[in-house]
Amino acid sequence: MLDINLIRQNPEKIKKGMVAKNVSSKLVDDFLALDEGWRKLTKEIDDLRAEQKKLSEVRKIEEAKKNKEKIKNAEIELNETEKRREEILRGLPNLPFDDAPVGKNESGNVVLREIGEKSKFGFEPKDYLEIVEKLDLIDTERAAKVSGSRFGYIKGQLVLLEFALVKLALDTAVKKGFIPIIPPVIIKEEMMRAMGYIDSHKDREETYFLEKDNSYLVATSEQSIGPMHSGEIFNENELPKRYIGFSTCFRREAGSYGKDTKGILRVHQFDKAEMFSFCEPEKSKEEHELLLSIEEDLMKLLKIPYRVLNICTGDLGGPAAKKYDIEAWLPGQNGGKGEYRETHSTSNCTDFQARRLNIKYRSSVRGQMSKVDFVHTLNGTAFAIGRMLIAIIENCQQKDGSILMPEVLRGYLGFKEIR
RNA sequence: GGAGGCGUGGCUGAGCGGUUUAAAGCAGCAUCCUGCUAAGAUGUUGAGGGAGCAAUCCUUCCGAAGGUUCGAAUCCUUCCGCCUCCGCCA
Repeated sequence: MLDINLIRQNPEKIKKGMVAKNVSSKLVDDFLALDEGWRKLTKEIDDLRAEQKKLSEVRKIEEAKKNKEKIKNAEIELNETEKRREEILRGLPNLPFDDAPVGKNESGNVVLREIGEKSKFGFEPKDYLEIVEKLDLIDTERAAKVSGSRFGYIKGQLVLLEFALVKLALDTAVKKGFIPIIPPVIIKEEMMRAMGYIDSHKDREETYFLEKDNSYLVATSEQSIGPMHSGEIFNENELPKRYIGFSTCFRREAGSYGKDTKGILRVHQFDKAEMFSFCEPEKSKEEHELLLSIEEDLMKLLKIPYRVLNICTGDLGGPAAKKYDIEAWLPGQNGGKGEYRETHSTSNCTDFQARRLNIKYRSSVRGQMSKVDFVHTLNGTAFAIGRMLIAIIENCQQKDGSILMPEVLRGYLGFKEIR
């Protein structure tokens, strides 16, 4: 949710941001008109209520009865206005930062750097699907029989690889002060809404909804970790509050028919280690860079080539002011020519989520009044397991069809190759 | 799933239809006192919205949303959360 005062004070700036995010600037005008009406009505009702109190104190019951009717009518009008005002406000996405490149869609994303040397295989690298089939590591056929398309059984040593990756992510983040956490994967509608993920019907179709419980399955643990501290006020010295969560993620992938239909690149269910930070507003840019640097460190530890993208305004999504994606190099894709595919993403959501979740912090400057303000929230992938498995399989494949495990994982694994 | 109980400020806790603009205590902060510390004294300490150049004023908030009433923390309805006992269960 955007800051109402900011919209009032600087509508042109907001409009510019909305347009960059592919949202009509007319909504801002609509909001301002409704807001003005709302303020008028609020004043009216405040005065009527003050009157009502006075009448009530001196037991002027008849007059109070009449006054009560006036209040009721005004309240009906206020509620109407408030509802429409809220609706528009909730629909407005977060403002992008100035250093998010302006662009309509993913073609506007900017490559910041490419890191790591793409392996020279000395043979034509295979698609991971071909490799896992020979080694019997993933079974999507039986998963389709049991669960439908876009599911998979992960088997054998690949399972151990998953847990090794999780352990590496946890250890790395814990060293930086992140608190490990396993969050609930079912969350209430209001929390999903507050995180900025179900504003439109389209969004709702992307998520699994449990009708009986009026709850959602999380698409990322961010949705469950963010609301943890809703309604709370942090002390300054508790920030930054950093979590590294591990959970299964559920996505309906309703809008991606026909895309990546084979294998486990795009599935309804996968596990993910996810970082989440609550921090002071002035420090969120720095925090964002920290999250990105941890993501990059993890990729470097595994020695997987990747590139970093600065996501453009049109591709940011609602809550983010700025977003970096990491795309891992997958040498077996594209018929052995290789391609980059997204494995990580980190967003600075500034106070957009905190505002709806009502998460604040108190800074106590000595001798001065303590200030209470919204925190900033950020999230970043540590490892999205399915896609990391793919990245490791394709980058570490050997001529004989075996997979040589990254050195950093061998201590966790107890073996050095899958064959 | 069955039965009962409970949600009040940073915390503890009174209030259960009208001086509650929420008592009291604790903790916090500021100042004073003191050689230092402790103790003590005094004052102060929430959030949202609106009006005003401002001092300030009005209003909302006692788990949430509705309702009853001239008047609700207090009564009613629904929901959410927590606790106790029973049942079931990894």
